[in-house]
Amino acid sequence: MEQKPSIPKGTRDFNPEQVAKRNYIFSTIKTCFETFGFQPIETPSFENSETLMGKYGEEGDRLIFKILNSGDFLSKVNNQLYADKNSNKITSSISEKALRYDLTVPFARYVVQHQNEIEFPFKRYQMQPVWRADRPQKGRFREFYQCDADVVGSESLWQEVEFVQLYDTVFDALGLKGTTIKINNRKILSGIAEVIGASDKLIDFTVALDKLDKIGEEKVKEEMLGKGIPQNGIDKLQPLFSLTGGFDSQIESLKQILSTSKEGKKGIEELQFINNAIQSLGLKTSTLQLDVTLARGLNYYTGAIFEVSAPEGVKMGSIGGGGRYADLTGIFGLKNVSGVGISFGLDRIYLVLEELGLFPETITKSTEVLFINFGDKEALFSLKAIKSLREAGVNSELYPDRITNGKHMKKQMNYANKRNIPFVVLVGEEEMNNSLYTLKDMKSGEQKKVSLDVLISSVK
RNA sequence: GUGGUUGUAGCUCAGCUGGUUAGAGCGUCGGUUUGUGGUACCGAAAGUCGCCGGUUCGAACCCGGUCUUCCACCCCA
Repeated sequence: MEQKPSIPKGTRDFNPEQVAKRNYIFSTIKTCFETFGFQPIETPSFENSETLMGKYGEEGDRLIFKILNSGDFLSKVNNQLYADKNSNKITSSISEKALRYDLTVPFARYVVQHQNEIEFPFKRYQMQPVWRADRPQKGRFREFYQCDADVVGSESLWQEVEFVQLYDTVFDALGLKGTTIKINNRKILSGIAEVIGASDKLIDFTVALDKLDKIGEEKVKEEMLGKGIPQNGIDKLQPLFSLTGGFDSQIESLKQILSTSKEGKKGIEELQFINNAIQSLGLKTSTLQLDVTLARGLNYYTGAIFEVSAPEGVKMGSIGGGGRYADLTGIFGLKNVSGVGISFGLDRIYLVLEELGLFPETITKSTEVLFINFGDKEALFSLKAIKSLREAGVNSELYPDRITNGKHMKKQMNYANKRNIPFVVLVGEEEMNNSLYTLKDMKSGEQKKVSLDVLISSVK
């Protein structure tokens, strides 16, 4: 029975051109990572569930792809749980593995597990797919690649400074100008929550604040009130809503708001340190912007928080994110190892580069010379020439099927044409007898009979 | 998880209020051109109308379900 093939929701096939373009992004990022001193590691596509569960908040747990146990998985399920039909509780007994949700948590696991082999501070990068059981939409897939660079084992703020530079370097190398690197600090958010008497509602508070540019001041206040944040606290936020201007003037306003919060003041100090360094070092094409409403990845970040948005005019969610996590390895039993890292969203960067027409033309080139196949004798003769061409570093191939009854020449020429192969070589009986090759330039249509040496030098 | 949206030939899409053999362009294949591609002309093949069920004398069209696409919310790369 024939059935129409399909792939799961939120996944994609990539054709040769798309793969070439993706590889271009991969290799650009990889080169930048390595110039900054990062080394690659890889981790499995799936982890033990307990490694991942509970690290990304309640929402995150829901979006983790769980892998069903093999064998008779129902036999282990507690009868009571089964009768209750409680999906959450049953999940842990029928699924012990899950697809990785990001690269940061598996990395933390890796660090703890290999702590004795690692030389700290450890700078690693990782470019692998991650999976989320999300509903697809623009720039959002269920399988996508992240490119992460992290440093663990150092509390130095110079790392944050370097990561800002790394973002700038990568986007510059990709020709993507005008990205905004937004920065905030978890300590500032905690400080504000403390000042307004909502320390226990930090997450509700930041989630609401994060929506400021989307739903506006009034709606944000409504949401905060609805979450049980006291009115007099919200009133204290007033200077926050009117926070405008450059980095320095925003810092001044924050100093006023956070004058009574020790943690908040620490956050301000850190931001200032990073900003001062960046101002002094300069950025190529990106802009560093303080955004107090930035509240992403709250689950394990403790210091700086980064998010990168595409150049103005491109409608796309963030194309990168990251931050400082003081104790991510602590949950796996290794205390006092601070980490900081950033991530690039490959698939979204692809969409942005495509939309702005920033992919270089040269990256899709494949075969340079195609030999027409006139028959077995000619093919063997051609393959000798092809061998020399390949040794000279020229991508060459022989058309596999031979011309029969003098037909199919057209088909072979057409093949070269469709694949944008710039040169075609014809070797028939006449050429073989004279050890010559008819070289045709597909662009100009011109052709000439040449020796092997001339052939190689003409196409090189 | 919530709300909306989409699905007809390989691709992009027509198909009027349900009514014979479901169309076009592009592409594919063949020919004009048995050692020459891109252009032109001629011709051909190709569709379980996403899937399952229902209403009807009759369904691509109406109804229900399901999968898929895209979008917004939630959240996030």
